[in-house]
Amino acid sequence: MSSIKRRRQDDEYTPQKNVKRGRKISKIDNDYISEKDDVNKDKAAGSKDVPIIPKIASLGLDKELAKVSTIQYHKRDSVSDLFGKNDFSNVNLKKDHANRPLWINPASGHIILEGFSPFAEKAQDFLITISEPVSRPSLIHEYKMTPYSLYAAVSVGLETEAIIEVLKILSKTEIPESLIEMIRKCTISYGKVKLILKQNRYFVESSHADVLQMLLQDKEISEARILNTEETDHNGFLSNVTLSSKDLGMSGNKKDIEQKNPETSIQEDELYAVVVIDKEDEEDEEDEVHSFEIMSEKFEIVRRRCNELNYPMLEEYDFRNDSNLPPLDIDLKPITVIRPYQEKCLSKMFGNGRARSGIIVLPCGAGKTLVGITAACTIKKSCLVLCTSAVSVMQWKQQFLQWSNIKESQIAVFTSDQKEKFNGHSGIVISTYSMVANTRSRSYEATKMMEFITGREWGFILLDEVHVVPANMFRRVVTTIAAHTKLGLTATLVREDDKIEDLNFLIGPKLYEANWMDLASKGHIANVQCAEVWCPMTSEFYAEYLKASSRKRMLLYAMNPNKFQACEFLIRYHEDRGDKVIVFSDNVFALEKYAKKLVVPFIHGKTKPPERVFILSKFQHDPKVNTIFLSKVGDTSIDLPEATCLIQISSHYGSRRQEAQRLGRILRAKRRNDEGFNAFFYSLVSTDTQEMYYSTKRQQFLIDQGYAFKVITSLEGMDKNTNLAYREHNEQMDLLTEVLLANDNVADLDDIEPNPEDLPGTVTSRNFNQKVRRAMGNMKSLSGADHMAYYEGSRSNNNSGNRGNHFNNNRTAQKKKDKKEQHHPLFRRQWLRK
DNA sequence: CAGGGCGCAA
DNA sequence: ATCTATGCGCCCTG
Repeated sequence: MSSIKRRRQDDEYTPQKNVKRGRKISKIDNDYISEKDDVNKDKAAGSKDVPIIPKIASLGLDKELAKVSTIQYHKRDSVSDLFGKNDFSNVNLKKDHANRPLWINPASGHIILEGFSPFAEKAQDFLITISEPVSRPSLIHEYKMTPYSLYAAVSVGLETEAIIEVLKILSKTEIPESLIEMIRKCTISYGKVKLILKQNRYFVESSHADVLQMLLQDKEISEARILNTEETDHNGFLSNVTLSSKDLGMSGNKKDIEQKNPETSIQEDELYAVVVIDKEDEEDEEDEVHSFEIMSEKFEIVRRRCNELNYPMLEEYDFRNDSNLPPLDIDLKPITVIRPYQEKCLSKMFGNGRARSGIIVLPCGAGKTLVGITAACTIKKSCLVLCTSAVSVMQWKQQFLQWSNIKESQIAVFTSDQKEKFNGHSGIVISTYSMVANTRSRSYEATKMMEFITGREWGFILLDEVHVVPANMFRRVVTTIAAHTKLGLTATLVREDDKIEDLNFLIGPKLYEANWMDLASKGHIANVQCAEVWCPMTSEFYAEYLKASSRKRMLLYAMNPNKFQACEFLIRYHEDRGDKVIVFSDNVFALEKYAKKLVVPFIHGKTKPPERVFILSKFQHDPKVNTIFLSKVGDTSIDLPEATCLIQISSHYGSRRQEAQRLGRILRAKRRNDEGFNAFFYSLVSTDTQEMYYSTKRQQFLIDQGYAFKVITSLEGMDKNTNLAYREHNEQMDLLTEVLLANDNVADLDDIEPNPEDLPGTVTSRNFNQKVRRAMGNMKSLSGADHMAYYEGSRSNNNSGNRGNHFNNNRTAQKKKDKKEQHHPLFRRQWLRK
C-alpha cells in the first residue's frame, strides 16, 4: 500500500510535462481523476471526494505495485527503471504525510501542491510568496523555487529559517539537504544591500562594509561608482549620508520561530503565524552603515549586477519619516471598499511600514487600478503614473477622482495633446510610456514638461501594464525618473521573448500574484467556460491554403466558410441567451468581411474616436445591439463595456498575453454569482492549419492559471440551421475569389512587379483591387453616422424574429435616416469633448 | 486641426 | 522554431 503512495509521487511530477505538451488540460485532469482510489480516500476526506489517482493506475501498473507492497524504501524495485532519474521511491514519506499538502522534487526544487488538501489555501499563500507558480490547474498546482522568488520572499519579510520551517511542516517528505542549502544560499545574502535614493542621488548601502567591498570588485559596479569628495570613513565609504539601519528597515531582526517538530501534524494557527509573518519591529543593534554613490544612469546596470552576484538590492522607502519630499494630500474616499485580496497585495507592499518596490499581478477586472491608487494614498507623496495609451491615461485620472479625495487641480495629464503641470509642490502626473521614453525630438512644451518630471524626486511611480517595461525603449523610464518606490501592475506577466526576467532588476520582485481560479470561485471575477471550436477547412479553401504563401494562409484560415458559420451560429445562440458578444479578429480584412456579412458594427484602428464611442455606447445600452467586432484595438486602450461572451476568429500567432488579455475582457461580467458558468470564451480554429499550433501555444497562460479548454468539434444544431451564410457552394467560391484577390491587394502595396499569379489576359487583380480599395476607403471616410445606421436598421430587423441575413432594405434606409437625425447631437457632443 | 511620417510593441 | 500585420502615440506640416 505504501508503495503505491510512493509511486504516486513520481507521477505527481508529470503534470507540468503534460500541461506543456498535452493540448487539453481537461484531458490531464482525466488522467488523474478518472478512477476511484481507495488508498487515497481517507487522505482526501473532508475536502473533495475526488481522489487523485496517478496516471500509472490507468496503465494497470497499480496492480503490479500492489503485489510487491513489501518493497522497502531504500530498495530498488522492478519497475524503477521506468522512471530513470525521476524515480523517487527511495524518498521517505512522513508517517502522517496524508495530512501534509506538499510534494517536493529533490532534484529540481519543483513543489507540487495538492489543491484539495484542507491546508491548500494556507499553503498556497506561502508558496506564492516563496516560489513561482508554474501551472495551477484545478487539483494539482506546481510551483518552482528560484533565486528570484526567494529574493521576493525575503524582501516581503520572510526569513530563511521561517521558509525552511514552514516547508518542513507542509511537506510529505523530508526536505532534501540540497534544497535547504539552496534556500540558505539564496536568502542569506538578501537584504544586506540597499539602494537608497536621496536628493536625486543613488546610494548603494550596507551595514557590512565587506559586502560593499566585494561588490566593488565587480568591474561594472565600480565603473558606475561616483567617487565623492565628501568625508569618507576608513573604508573609503561615505558615512555622512547614511541613515540608521533601523530607519531603512534592515531585515536584520530575527523572527523567532519556535522549533517545531516537523513530524507533528499541522496546527492551523501555528502555520498561520509563520505564513503571515510581518516583522514586528525589534531592536536591531546594527553597527554603522556604509555606502557609496552611483551614477543614476548606471543604476540599471548596478542593479542587474547585484542580482547576478546574488546580492540583490532591496529598495524600500521609509515614506513616513521622509521629510525631504513634500507630502501630498490624498486619501481614499470613505466609501471606497478594498477587497481582501487587494488588501493582501498592499500588505505585501507595505508589510513593514515602508514601501517596497515590486510587481503585483492581478487579473483584469480584479481592480488593479484601485490597488495602485490605494498605494498612492498610503505613500502620500508626489506620484507619477505611466500607461500604454492616452485612453488609459484618462481612465487613471478618472479613477483617481472616483476613489480618492484628490483635487482635480493636483492631477496633471501629460500626453501629446495635453501638457499640464500641477500646482504647488506635490501632485500626480499621469502619462504614457512613449511620452516619457521618447528619444526623438520633442515639442517645446514636451521638453518643458520632461524637465518638470525629471527635475524632481517622486515618492512613487506606478507602472501600469508593467510587462511592456522590458521593451528596449520603455525600460529607459526606470532610469530617467527618480522615484523612491516603483510599483508595477499587470494581469499577464509574460512575454514571448526572454525579457520578462529583467523586471527583477528594473522594478523589483513580484510581490503578489493572484490565482484567477480563486478569485472566480469567490465571485470577484467572472467564471469563464473556455472552448476551442474546430472548424474543418472546406476542400477548396484547403487546396488554396496548401499552395499559398504564409501571408495568404492566414487570411484563408480566417475566412474559412465553416469558421464563418460557426461564428454566426455562436453569435445567434448567445444573443438568444441574452449575452453580449464581442468577436475579435486580428485580421482587418476578415473583420470587415465578417461584420458586414453579419450586419454587425465593428471597430478597428482606423475607426475614428467619436464613432468608437458611439458604437461602444450602443453596444452597452441598446438592447438591439448585442454583438460587436473588434480588431487588435480591443486588446488594449479601449474601455470596453461589459460582455459575457467572446469569440476569437483570428489572433496574433502564439501570443499568450493577447489571449489572456482578451479573456480578461469578460471577467468583469456581472451576474458572476449566478449558478454555473456565466461567461464564455471561444477560439475558432481551422483544423489542419498552423492555427492549431498557435492556438495551443496561446492557451498556455490561461491553462497555467487553471482554465480548462474544451474542444468542440461540432456545434449542435448548426447543420439544421439553414439561415447561416456561405452554405451554398457558389457562395463559398465567390468568397474564396474575394479572399485571394484581397490578399494580392495587400501585396501590391509594397510590390510594383506584376503579380505572376494573375492569369494572362484577365483584368489584373491590381487594377481590380485598386477600385475595391477605393470603395473601401470611401466607406471608411463616410461620417460615423452612416456606419451606425448601417447596423441600426438591420439589427432591429434581426430582432423582429428573422435571424437570417435577408432584410428589408427600404426599412433599413428609413431607419438609417431616423437614427442619423436622432443621434447627431450625441455625435457633436462627443466630438467636442475630445 | 487633420493627415502624413516615423518609431515602436507584440 | 517562426513572422508579418496592425495599431498607437509622437511630432511636424500646410
